[in-house]
Amino acid sequence: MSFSQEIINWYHPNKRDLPWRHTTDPYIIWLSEIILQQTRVEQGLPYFYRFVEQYPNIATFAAAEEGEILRLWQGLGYYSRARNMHKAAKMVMDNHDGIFPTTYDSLIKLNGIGGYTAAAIASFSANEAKPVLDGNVFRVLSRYFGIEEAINTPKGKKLFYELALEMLDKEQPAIYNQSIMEFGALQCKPQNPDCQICPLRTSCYAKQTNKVNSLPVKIKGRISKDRYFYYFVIMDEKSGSIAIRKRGPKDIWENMYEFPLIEQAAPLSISELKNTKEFNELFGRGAELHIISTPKKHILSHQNIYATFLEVSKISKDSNKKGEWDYVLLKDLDTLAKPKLIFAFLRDYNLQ
DNA sequence: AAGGCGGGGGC
DNA sequence: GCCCCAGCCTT
Repeated sequence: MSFSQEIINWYHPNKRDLPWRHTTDPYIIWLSEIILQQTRVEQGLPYFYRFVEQYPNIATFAAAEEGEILRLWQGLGYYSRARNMHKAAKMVMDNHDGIFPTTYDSLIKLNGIGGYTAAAIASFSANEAKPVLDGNVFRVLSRYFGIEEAINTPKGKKLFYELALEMLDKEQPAIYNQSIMEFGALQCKPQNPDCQICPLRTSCYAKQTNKVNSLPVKIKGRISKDRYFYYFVIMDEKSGSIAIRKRGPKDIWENMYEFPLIEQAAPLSISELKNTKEFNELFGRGAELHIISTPKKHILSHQNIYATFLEVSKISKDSNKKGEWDYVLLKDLDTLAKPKLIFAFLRDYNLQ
């Protein structure tokens, strides 16, 4: 039996019952695919339900505010996905009369939809014969066929795409694409796959040559950078407000909310912090500082953030001349999209 | 071609 | 600590 037929035969009795597999609505499939980019099914599932509930169709999604979408995305990470979805939704309303496209060539023009997602939506919603190429497919193909070319180089991607296209079952692309991804997720797992029960074990190159643990080949990632964030919690007791700022572009957490901060490339003591030019410009010489929490390490895939939260009081009257922050009512804080580091702090210290 | 972008989970 | 996860965008 062919590789493709084996994969499909494995799928039917082993597949998970996932909600986006019960529809061919390209909008719903789009929601699920964007949510699942670089995200495990278990992590994305609750978000999928919330988004379908809140925005049952493309029109409601496009009509929402970006901040509201970001707030619903809060905690899921890679927030450019949420911002790009909003742009894509508006493009569907403006350029496609509100009808979500189902062809690969139309889909790939939308913000946040690349080669994988366009192939996924086109095949799942309209059975277009385009192969999906995600982490699962790279792994399955490299192991089964013994491809030692690195998967994260342009040369490797081209090679794997050609193989993926060759293996695609053109008569049933939707089922085949689902099958190979599910096979990668459940059977041909990254670590400790149970090859003893694999239906492809006798013809798998990696299994037969004992290379399961060395395939696929991937060029190593970069080292993480350390960043030191000193967050200032500034309460206005009279109004029940707290100081908040919105993060800008070209850095993490774009358009999300946090406290006013001073960032350093190396750790500082509290007295050193008070003597920085930045502190003086923000709050004036007379301001007082009290530590709320010792440095908390927040790990992202490419940087380590050491965040210290400090209470500031007795700030000078003419502080915030540059408009570094705004005051928001504590009761309204929940409606703003905040990174995990911030909303976890608010929760832990009962400020929300 | 390479770097940037979250957060969680497995080992 | 390192790797991976239904990747995409920018430079």
